[in-house]
Amino acid sequence: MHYIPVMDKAFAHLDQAALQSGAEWLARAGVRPTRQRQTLAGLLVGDGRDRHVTAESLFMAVKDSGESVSLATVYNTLRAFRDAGLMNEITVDATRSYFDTCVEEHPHFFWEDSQTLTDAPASEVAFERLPQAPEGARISRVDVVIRLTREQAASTR
Amino acid sequence: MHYIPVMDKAFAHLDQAALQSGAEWLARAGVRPTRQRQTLAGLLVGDGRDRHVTAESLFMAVKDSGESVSLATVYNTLRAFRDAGLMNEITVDATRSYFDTCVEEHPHFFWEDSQTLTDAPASEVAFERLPQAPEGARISRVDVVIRLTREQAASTR
DNA sequence: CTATGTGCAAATCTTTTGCAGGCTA
DNA sequence: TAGCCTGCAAAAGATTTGCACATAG
Repeated sequence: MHYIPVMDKAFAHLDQAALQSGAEWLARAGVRPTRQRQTLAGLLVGDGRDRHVTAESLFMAVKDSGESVSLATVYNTLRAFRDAGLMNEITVDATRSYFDTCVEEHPHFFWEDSQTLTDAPASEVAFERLPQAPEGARISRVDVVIRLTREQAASTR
Repeated sequence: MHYIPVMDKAFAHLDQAALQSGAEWLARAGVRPTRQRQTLAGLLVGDGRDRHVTAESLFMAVKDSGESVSLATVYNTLRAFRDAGLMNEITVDATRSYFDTCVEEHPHFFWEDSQTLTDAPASEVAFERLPQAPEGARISRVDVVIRLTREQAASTR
């Protein structure tokens, strides 16, 4: 069995305001605003907060909101948003990709017990030094994932 | 189509010496030395060098060496080695896990063009600061992946 | 009107698993 | 011998794709 993690429990309500800010988000990136994309955008940035989702978690949020977008479209759309620079893709687990609406380079906490991803305060991470990019290459990004284990599970296991 | 990356081109030759050092590697971790595990261990650490593999790349190396280990067993064995502390698992791409025979915490370069993973010099990475683990949690590991883009592809694309 | 986007179902790929038989300690 | 391993084939998941239809600009 495979547990689907709840990424960010409180998704934006899909009201007018949410759709509006979602639409602006799309417009800013020059992404064509279809009904599906506006729905997804509204859920993702409707309340101005950044959000971490997997295709599956976003798909479920769509259903909860009463809207309808196919799973394949959710996948395609997340890729489109990533390609448009609207989202970041983070991989922590070989079987799932996480997408973050915050596109600035910043570290993440990965909670091993719940398999969820949250932001780590960017200001708290600083490199004293980083290696030079090897000859002929250039650093495109530095991913930092801080894996967390819950202390003292104290339960049956 | 899906290109299978060649991880570390020169695998150890599976000679007596390689099998020997592989066997010691297993013994040190208290892992039962079956024929398959010795074959894999010999390929992984037979020449004393650390190595990055995916299940698929290691499976092919086994075939090249003339030995035979099933793919399912390669997967199981990599997990067993990881659980025994003999290897590290690194995930960079949502569709593949990389295993590293070097178990010390150290940064990696991920070459986006060839989808390969190499070590970054650990001495070249240092954190000036890291966030405190949130209340009730403890940092189990910090993964640093430095993504590299080849400069000036200057080719047909 | 035309290029893009969407939905569906099917295809791909990677990884895991159930089970019967094998092998180490 | 007993328990852990293996191989095989099949299952399980995640993601992508082909194609016919819909729709934004």
